[in-house]
Parts: sequence; C-alpha cells; structure tokens
Amino acid sequence: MTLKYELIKESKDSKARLGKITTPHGEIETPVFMPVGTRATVKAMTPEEVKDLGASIILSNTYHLYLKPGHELVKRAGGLHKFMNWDGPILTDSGGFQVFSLGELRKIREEGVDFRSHIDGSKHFISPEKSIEIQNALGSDIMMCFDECVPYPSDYDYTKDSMERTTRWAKRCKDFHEDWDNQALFGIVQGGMYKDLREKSAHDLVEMEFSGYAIGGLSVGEPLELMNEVLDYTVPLLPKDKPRYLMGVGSPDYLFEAVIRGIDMADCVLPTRIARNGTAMTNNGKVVIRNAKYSEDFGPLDSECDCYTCKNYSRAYIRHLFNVDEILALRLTTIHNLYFLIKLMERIRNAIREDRLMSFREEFYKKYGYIED
RNA sequence: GGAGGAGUACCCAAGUGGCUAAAGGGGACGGACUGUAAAUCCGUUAGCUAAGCUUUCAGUGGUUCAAAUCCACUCUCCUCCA
Repeated sequence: MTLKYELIKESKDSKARLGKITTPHGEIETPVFMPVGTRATVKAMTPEEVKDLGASIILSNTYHLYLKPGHELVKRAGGLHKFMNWDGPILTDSGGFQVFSLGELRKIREEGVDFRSHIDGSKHFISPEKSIEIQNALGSDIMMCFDECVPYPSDYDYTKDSMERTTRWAKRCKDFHEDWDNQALFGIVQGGMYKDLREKSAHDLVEMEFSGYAIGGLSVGEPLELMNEVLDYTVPLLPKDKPRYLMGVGSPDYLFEAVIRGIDMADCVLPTRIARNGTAMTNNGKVVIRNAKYSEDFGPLDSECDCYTCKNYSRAYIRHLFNVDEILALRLTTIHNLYFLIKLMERIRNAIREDRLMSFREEFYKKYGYIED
C-alpha cells in the first residue's frame, strides 16, 4: 500500500494528534481541512488559488463526475489531476452521500443503488464495484468505499441493516480494487448514533485493513453533543497507524471537537457554500456581509486575517458586490473562508505541537462567540 | 384648442362591487446553509396599545348594506390631431 501515515505527536491535553500523510501527489500535514471540489472544481476558485490558500488536498465526487463529463472522458483526459490542473492529492467521495441526499431519486438494494440523474432523470446504477471503477478512472489518490449515509434520526433496525450492508459493500470495494500502489482506499464506519453498531462497523472494517478509516453519518442534523459522543466511542476503535477522516464537517467548532477526539482529516462544503451565499467566518464570529450594518464598514472581513481578500478589500466593498450580484463577491468571500479554515487547522496543529490545544480552543470559542464570557 | 389613454404600496405591475391590507416581480431588511441537485433556499416588507384595531389604491364629493373597483368634478402625465 502506497499511502503512508506517520504519527508525529499525540497531544498531551486531548486525543488530538499530529501526523503526515504521504500520497503519490504529495504530503498532507494533519489534522487537515479539505476543500470540496465536487465537479472537478472548487467553486469560484482556480486550482492555483486553492493551492495558494494553503490547501494540501481537495475532494471531488464520483457521482457528479460519472454523470458529467463521464469518468471515461476524464480518464482519456489523462486523469482527474491533469483534467482539472490540480497536481496535489485528491480524495474522491464514492457517491455514497448522494445516495443519502438524492432522496426520492434513488432505490437501495443489496447489489447497489438505482439512481435517477438529478440532471435529466435518466436511470443509472452504481454498485460498490462501479464506484471503484469510476474512482479508478478518475485516478484519485484516496478513494472512498461506496456506503450509505443514514439520515438522522433513523431507527435501530434500519441503521443496523444499512450499516451491515455498507460493511458488505466495503468488502466488495476492497476486493474489486487492484492498483493499491497508486490509489488508497478508505473504509467508512457507519452505525448512526448507536454505540454497538458503530463498534461492530469499526471492528469489521478494521479487520479488512483499509488504507485509512472515515467516520460517516455524522453532521447530518444531530446536535453537536451527540456527534461528540459518537466520536468519543468510535475514534478509539480505529488503528493508530492509519488516518482518520470525519466526513462532512466544516464549522470551526465541529472541527475543534473532531480534532480533540483524534480526527485527522475533515472536509466540508460549508466554507465555500456560505461564502457564495454571503457569509464569512471570522475570528470574531460569523459575518453576514449582506447586512445593512456593513454598508459603510471600510475595514476588512476579519481584522486578524492576512488573506488576499482581507488585505485588499473592505466589508463595504464586498457587501456592495453582493448587492449588485457581481461574481467577484463570491470569489472574495470564498478565498477568505477557505483560507480561514485552512489557517485554523494550521493553528490547531501548532497548538497540538505545543500542547495547548485545549486553551487555544477555549480562547477561540470565546472570541468566535460559541461561549459567552 | 380637439380626440383618446393612464394615475394601485419604495419601484414595476395585477386587480374592475363584497372572499382585497390588496396577486406577481423587483428592491430593501433579516435568517438558514456542514462527504455541494446551492452565485441557493426561507421569512418580513401601511401603522398601532398588534388574538384585535386604525388609516390606504392621484384628490374631493357622491351612489351602495358594502367601493381600488360605479358616478361627478378637480389635478397630473402620455399619445394623436390642429
């Protein structure tokens, strides 16, 4: 197996850890935040810009690229890296989340999932094997097993059946995949909010020996405390010498809580999506830049930020761009939000290195407004 | 001077007797967003002592149990003719 995880340091004041992942397209310092580029682009950004923001790995999506432009086309283009001009590591999601989010448009059975395209309604079928075939064609550095992300809340029996099927699918993904030298494969722990199901899922997947392990089915609407609880008993079941990836988490508090429980990787559309919808994450909390109170605020989005946006543009200007529906508005806020989270993870890594993660978290929460002082 | 047309809330615009405090857009204001069907979606937008009440559809007066809607006059704007 080519993917290498090096555990550099375990935090003294929490379960956080510092590490380094080596992929065929470069190294990743962990804990890391991974920007999402579903359709082979981090929306509104060029790959060069994403790299300049400090991103060391990005996500892309099996389901979306399979529909458009088609994974065979991407393969003919020379693979996803070449196609989109990103030469760093890429992680591809398996399409499992779409199984969860497409609702009415899909039907799950043992063999796989029948989908209807959200684009034109055409019928499609994705199985674990098909998902791997697509991800092989894309050539991502890290592939994900095809899974089902169970909604919250879900009852015990449904969650159990689903989790067991996800485990069987994981086995099929692993058996189908061949080129382990160039592409790693992560298993995804499911089991909803049920401890015994999470334990069973983690146990069975760890036994299969994947390149790394993801925790799926969290951050789907449950309270933060519940996510923390699930992480508390699930993360310790995962091997220390492999990366641990919490899927779909991207608000600062969720990232902190995940990292202090031993998570190494996380991805989320949140920073890029809310950026396009007019919200910035700052050290002093959320800034809904469209609000009237910023119309004459000539200071930066975040006075403590040194990103391109904050160095050069004012809140009043960005608000104006949103008000008149200019493309640059989306770009400027996206640059800031991505930089903010990438930088936050760097600050978190430094705090782990210096054994002061818990105090950094406290300080950050107070300023951000998560806790009142 | 003559003939015709039009004036509805911040803007555009529907409504031509009661179900209209008034459709729909836009704007403004606020909110949501967490492995992206998202430059998206949702809410508010006459005033108030807000379950209820008060004042609105150019203005004034009238008809009617009831008027943005019907009638009269006035004002303003537009088009055509002289």
